[in-house]
Amino acid sequence: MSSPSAQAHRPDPAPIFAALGDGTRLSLLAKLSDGQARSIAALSADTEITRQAVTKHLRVLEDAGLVSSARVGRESRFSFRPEPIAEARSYLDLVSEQWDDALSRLRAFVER
Amino acid sequence: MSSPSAQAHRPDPAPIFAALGDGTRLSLLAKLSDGQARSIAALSADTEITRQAVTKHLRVLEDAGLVSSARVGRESRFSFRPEPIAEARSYLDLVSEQWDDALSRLRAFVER
DNA sequence: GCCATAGGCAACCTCCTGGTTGCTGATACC
DNA sequence: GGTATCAGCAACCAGGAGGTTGCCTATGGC
Repeated sequence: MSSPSAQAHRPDPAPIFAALGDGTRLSLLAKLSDGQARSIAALSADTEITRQAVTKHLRVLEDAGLVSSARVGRESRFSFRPEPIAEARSYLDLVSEQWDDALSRLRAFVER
Repeated sequence: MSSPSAQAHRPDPAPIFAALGDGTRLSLLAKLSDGQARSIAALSADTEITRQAVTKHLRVLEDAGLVSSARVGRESRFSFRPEPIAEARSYLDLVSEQWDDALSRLRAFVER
């Protein structure tokens, strides 16, 4: 296409982390990470908060790409999407790597 | 022994993700992950925002354990702390793992 | 056709967040 | 000792996040 970059290789990871930065959303993700798609009602069943609040959290997760939704009959089925998790992981790897390299250089400098 | 924390080794990862969920904080971390401790003034030098704003972000990072600060003379030197990164990574691994297991089970079920 | 259930929409509320400005105290420098 | 630099503190502000309630639409089951 006419898109300038050969590939949008590293989309800003901050929104993914932000989406993960809430306990309620983490537990929603934990439920969904078993591969089973679930309706909003099902996901709200054993929580303290209202269905509306759960819906909002699901929208946040969806905006971050962590879940996808599909309407099935009168239900909205949400399912887990692993890609952003991998992306977040690879960002953390990047940081750790930079840190490890810095340590190695420091050690090399001190020890020689 | 009968202490409720038979495994205190998994403190809620949400605050860590929350701290990572901001572009400004990510770039502060990126700078610090080279192992060099830096003063607030140094870290504010090439940003758009004020020193005060940077200070607030640093406090957030510190609360999440991602950086530590030490007063040296009139400076507050901040340095990177890798532990929470590892923690966040291991949480992501947990989720991915659960997902992979679910996929395997599904595949086994379909293919037999 | 009726009723129960699933869910979307909108308004509203409270508290937190990210940011600013202004001021003050402490340390370094010459 | 005077001045410039580093940083902490407090007040303030706008907007967003998380949550609620009320109401309305659509679908499914009988």
